[in-house]
Amino acid sequence: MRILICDCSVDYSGRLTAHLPMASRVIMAKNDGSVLIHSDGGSYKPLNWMTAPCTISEREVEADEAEAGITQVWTVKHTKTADQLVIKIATVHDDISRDLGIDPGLEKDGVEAHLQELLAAQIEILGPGHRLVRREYPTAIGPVDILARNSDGVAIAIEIKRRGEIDGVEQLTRYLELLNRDPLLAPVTGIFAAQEIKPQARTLARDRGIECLTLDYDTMRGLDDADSRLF
Amino acid sequence: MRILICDCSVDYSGRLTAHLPMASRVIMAKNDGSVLIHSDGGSYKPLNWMTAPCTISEREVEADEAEAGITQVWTVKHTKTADQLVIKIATVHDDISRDLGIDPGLEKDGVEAHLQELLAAQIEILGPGHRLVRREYPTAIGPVDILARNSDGVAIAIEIKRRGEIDGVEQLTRYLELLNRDPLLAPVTGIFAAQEIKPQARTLARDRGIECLTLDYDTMRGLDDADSRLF
DNA sequence: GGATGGATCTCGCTT
DNA sequence: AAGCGAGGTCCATCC
Repeated sequence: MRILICDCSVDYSGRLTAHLPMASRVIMAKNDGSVLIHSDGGSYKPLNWMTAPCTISEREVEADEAEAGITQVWTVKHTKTADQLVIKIATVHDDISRDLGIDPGLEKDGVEAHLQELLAAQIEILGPGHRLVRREYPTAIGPVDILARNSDGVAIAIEIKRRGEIDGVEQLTRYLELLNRDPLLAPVTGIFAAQEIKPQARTLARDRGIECLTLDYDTMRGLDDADSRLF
Repeated sequence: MRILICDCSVDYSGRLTAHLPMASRVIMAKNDGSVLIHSDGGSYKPLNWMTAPCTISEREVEADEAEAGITQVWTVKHTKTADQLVIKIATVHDDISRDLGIDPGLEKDGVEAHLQELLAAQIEILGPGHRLVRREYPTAIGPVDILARNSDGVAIAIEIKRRGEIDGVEQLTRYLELLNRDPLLAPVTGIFAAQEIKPQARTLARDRGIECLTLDYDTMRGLDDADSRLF
């Protein structure tokens, strides 16, 4: 890892072209070759960057560039595409290099995949007698998160989201349309399940006869732990 | 802007929970309060972060933490949500602060809008006798990218994407439904045009009687250049 | 390796 | 303020 705080201008060309005029910025060059250019605001997205694998080379400063105060010119080229970053550096305020080693990585908990696991394992949340047919039930336009049947044997397609918005209802509607063409399944009803369901999504779901279910992640995880403890 | 290179562990809780075990990392604290934690690999996305507006506070190091070598504990709290980041810092390798000022910003020049211009100019790509009615043809739910008529005078609504996915087909479907209510236009057929069309989107389009058209950006640009050169 | 859909998405525009 | 569309999206997962 090398970090430069410096005045620089940047030109990117590749999928689009973009230009950053000369200003004070942070250049972060990672061990894998990737380069990030950050300003003192904005979110985690850099102003400009190059993803690995790529190579950094330095070329001679031309006469007119030197006159403009430029002391270094870096060219960062992506190894596989034509993407390219040209960084022209004037004053360097700081320049530090340090080996950080390999990161042990991020441990996540509470994303959509986890909700799906939990609901599949606790399918009776939907009511007594419900049973799981399968997770990721395939259709021509992609898998439905969960297919289940209620105590009367009626098929239920469940779409799970962390945050339930209108797109999710549209998605479930498409699945239901397709699944209902299958005489072995029809009639299929739908359940839209999420930790939080936006009012618009709820309205659209109701309009289409789709039931909404709010999932309490902490409770579900608690039940799961309790189940585990029984064995 | 303050940059720390240090050994630290991080815990995020908010929309999900995530944990980073103790390791060497870069902590970037921006002027707007946002905090980024980077490792020496990966892409431009930090391992963990907090977006502005947020506040950073430091609390006392507890006895057991001190024993584990921790020298500072930062709590970064989002101002509007319950999102929170706890950073426990052990050894500090570098600690630099510098005011970068406000960035003049990025100047972009995209490819996406260009596709619409090119197709409008080369509408006969659709077949001989096709003519443009107009780009950005207005409807109650937003403008259709292109409205054209074929050699028989039949109206054609065209939705253009750089990458054609299922959402785009949905969008075009909504436009077609509305346009077909207009007796001066109906029947309106649809064309889904993109540089690349995903199989699922293609399937859904076919199912709805929408034609798919793959656009070759380089060829179209070449034709455009050739056209320009004629004048 | 390609395809697919989530994301603490971010970002910008429109209503 | 909220919704919608796009992104140099990135990214894991599944086939």
